[in-house]
Amino acid sequence: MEHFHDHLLKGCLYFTANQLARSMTKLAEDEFRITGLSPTYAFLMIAVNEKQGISQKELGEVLHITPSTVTRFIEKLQAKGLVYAEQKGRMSLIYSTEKGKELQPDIEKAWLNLYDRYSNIIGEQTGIELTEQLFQISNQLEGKK
Amino acid sequence: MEHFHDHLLKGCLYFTANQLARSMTKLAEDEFRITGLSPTYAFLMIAVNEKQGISQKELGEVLHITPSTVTRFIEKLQAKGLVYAEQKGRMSLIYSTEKGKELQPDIEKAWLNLYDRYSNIIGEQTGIELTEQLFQISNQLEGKK
DNA sequence: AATGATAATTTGTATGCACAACTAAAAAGG
DNA sequence: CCTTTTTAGTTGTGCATACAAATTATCATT
Repeated sequence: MEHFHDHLLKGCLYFTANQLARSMTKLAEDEFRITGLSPTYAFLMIAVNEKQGISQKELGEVLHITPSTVTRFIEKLQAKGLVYAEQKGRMSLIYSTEKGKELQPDIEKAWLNLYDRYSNIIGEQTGIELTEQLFQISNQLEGKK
Repeated sequence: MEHFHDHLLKGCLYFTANQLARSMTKLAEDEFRITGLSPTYAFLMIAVNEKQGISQKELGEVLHITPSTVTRFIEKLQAKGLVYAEQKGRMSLIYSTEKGKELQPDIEKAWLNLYDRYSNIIGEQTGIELTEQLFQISNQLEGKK
């Protein structure tokens, strides 16, 4: 027998979106463990490794996190000796250290492992399409085009 | 020009799933504000209102949150006078108070408003299908079925 | 009944974010 | 140039959640 709350939950995009995010986060944390970083930090490293001197604002835009979160993340990565900042006027430009650069292959490896892992479960094509769709939909929800 | 990190992010289900969850959470928090609760608490109330004396374990299963989180949520709802617990052996059975029951219509209203809001943006049919798909996929990812 | 295993909950602690208020720097307008 | 506005970043704080370890209660076996 199915209850009201089952309908309500299964039928609620807020709920299912969060559920998916939590399962994916678990997988991702698991795979990124080899890098010593949690996934979002790893993505941040990728962005910095690719664009030395990237501003925090840009980082926030790329990763879709708020400025304050960027500040906090950079602090931690700095403490781990993976990045450093150079003040340029009111901007803070972020560069990766040697140690940070050396991490890149591991990060890419972890990313691939994660990709394979969920692709194996849900099917690669499904994964690709879903990813694309979620990207678009969350942009729509945020009023971007 | 598109960078490596753009590909990587747009092409990563971990990333897009979290992004979607964050946008949806923002909408949901906004709509559920009228209830004085944040969305997950509101869902918890729904579950308790429907099944008086539900166990915490069951609540966790329904809402897909861990036991410790259930404990914490119940504490807060208790502090607000919306639920109370009765110890039955090693279980803690949860009931809603009068005040908790009175909240139900507001919660349902909020839920409907949320539904309408995202349906308007992404299309009702899209929303329904996506919700269903996310539900299935996160279950797959968690190895259920 | 005593003993060990299992199950439900709690507690301590930590993490990933967000928002609001603040500071400092730069740009714009007179 | 000086004042106002805008922009980039920081800080304080708070919330939703998780995990691991501890607790308590039941169950199963001897």
